[in-house]
Amino acid sequence: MTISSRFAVAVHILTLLETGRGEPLTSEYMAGSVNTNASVVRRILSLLARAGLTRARMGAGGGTVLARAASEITLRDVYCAVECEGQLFALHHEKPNPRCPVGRNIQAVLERATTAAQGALERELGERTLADVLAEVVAEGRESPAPAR
Amino acid sequence: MTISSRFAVAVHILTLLETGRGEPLTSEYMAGSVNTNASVVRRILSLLARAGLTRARMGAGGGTVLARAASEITLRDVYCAVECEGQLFALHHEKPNPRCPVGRNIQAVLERATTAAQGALERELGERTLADVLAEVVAEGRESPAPAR
DNA sequence: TGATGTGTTACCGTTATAGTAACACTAAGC
DNA sequence: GCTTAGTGTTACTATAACGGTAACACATCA
Repeated sequence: MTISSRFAVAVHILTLLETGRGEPLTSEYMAGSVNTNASVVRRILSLLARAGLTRARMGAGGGTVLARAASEITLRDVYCAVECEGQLFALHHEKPNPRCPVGRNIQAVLERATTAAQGALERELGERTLADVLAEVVAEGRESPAPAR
Repeated sequence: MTISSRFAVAVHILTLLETGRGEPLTSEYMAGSVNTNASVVRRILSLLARAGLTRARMGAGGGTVLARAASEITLRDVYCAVECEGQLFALHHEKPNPRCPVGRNIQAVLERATTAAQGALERELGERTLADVLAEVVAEGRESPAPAR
């Protein structure tokens, strides 16, 4: 299976906030860029706020801003904020047969292996910050500019 | 979301085959250790065979054997065999707004980042072979032996 | 020829997800 | 104070993936 698109949307949202340079952006506006519903954006913003990555101001003129500098937020932070479950790999649905030597011990071994793999993934995500992402977005924009209209 | 338990079951199955030392094991037998239905095992065996990791002999007295030495099969091979879709991370469901500078370019940037992360995960899985897994299972068994009955 | 076992298909219930709408609550500005 | 513009949260729906289950055609051995 795949990691939900929440991660992609979260990075998208945070990048937008970064371009906002401190002015709060509304979920409605961001939904326009992500091309989805404002509620979906707010649902993800709720996770990001809970993780301390964003801060919202309620009421008229309100919106959301980054809670820390973009260079201090890694993609790992984002990943952990929106894919909360902790374990990337599922083990067996039913406990394996304890009377089989393999069944009795395989899960402990699998747990070590999958934890290591997940750690490698998170380490890699930790190498990239939101600032890097925005820089790449800008660079990408220079190579393939807006379509003429 | 999480990676399906197919991976865990596949590693379990292959470890069983490894202990079989060349004699074919039946899906019924393996299902007993995994604690699931024989059809589930056969479904996964089908993926493993397609990836060239196992070979089956049909008919009475048949069953499945490893197609190569356990030391020549890494967890990455297993992962790629059963999680075929290729892309671990989902991107946006709907294409982002092309009239937004971020929306227009974020997917290319995300694709690079997620591909790197998935690569790190697969690299880590590639460090461990089925032979390692069996060795760890055996070692684990020495530390927590079978429950007295 | 019968027994055993694979490979595949179909179906079902469960779960996660994303989209959508609704509503209580909050804050700003006139 | 009232209105307007937002957030935060909940509920509902449709869709898709998954695992469990059963069934059946086909292959092979004795």
